Amino acid sequence: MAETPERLSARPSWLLTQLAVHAHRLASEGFAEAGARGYHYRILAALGEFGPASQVQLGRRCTMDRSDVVAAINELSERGFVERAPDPGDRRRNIVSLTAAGHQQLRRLDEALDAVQDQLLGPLGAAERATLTHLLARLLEHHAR
Amino acid sequence: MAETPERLSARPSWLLTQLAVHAHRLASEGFAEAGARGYHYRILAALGEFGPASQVQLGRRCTMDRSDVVAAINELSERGFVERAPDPGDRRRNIVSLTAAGHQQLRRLDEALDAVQDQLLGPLGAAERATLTHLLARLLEHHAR
DNA sequence: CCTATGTCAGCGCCACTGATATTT
DNA sequence: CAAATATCAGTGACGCTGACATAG
Repeated sequence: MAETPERLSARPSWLLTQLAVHAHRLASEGFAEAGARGYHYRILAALGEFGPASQVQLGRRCTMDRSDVVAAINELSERGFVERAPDPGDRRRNIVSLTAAGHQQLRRLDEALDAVQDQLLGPLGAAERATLTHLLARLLEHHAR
Repeated sequence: MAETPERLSARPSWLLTQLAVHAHRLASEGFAEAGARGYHYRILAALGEFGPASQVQLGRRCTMDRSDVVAAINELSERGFVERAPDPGDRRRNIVSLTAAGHQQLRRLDEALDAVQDQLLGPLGAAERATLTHLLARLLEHHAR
């Protein structure tokens, strides 16, 4: 029935990527209702948590390439969720900040993600969820250097 | 330093997708040396494990869309790794099978993946790796219905 | 008639590269 | 001069949709 080759299904890397697909699909459904996608949420979350920032800073905080930050900011500012202002102290930089509508959008997307969490973790108990989260966090920290 | 917003970094879905990126990058490096990518490996692995199959079957086994199977098979057959023959019993179907070169390529990619495994699981001990794999497998099984 | 299979064209998202202009 | 920042154009991988012809 589930006839995935064992060469694949026994590998953590396979499990990881396949699960990431499900996670992405669940999140995308939530985001789509608000007309957003992952990149938008990352930017809004970083701005909401750390306040106004330059685009390079946002890229580092969101694990995004500079060029993708540009596009995401374009889209967010078109919809009035962020504002781009030149940095008077360093004219190479833009200072990106959340608008009121941006804060509201962030809250909406946060709720959408919360609603999805339970679906993603499905049958796992609280202790198992904590274990999984802890293991994943350790691995990610390791790979982020 | 690692200034990822907590809204993100505390979420299993974030950890999952970010780790999947690292897993994908590691695997891609291994595959690239053999001029292959993930889709090619999946097809070869399914053929190696279950023998010749139709393209729909391959799609189910590899979690791939039919149209993507078509493209992958095209590329694999151009390089002589698989052969496409009409099914005499059902002329809608093609029977796809591994060639000798295909078996060899599969072995190469398998070794590349094995070499990557340790890098991916990094600092985790054997017991932790087993726990992680088990939790991921349970989740994936749940989502695959 | 309806369904299954293979094929094709195209899209969206994410990650990345390379080049350029501007500023420091 | 070199380095950093923002921007733009383009590429590749993966997952998916819609349409079509052919065969069951």
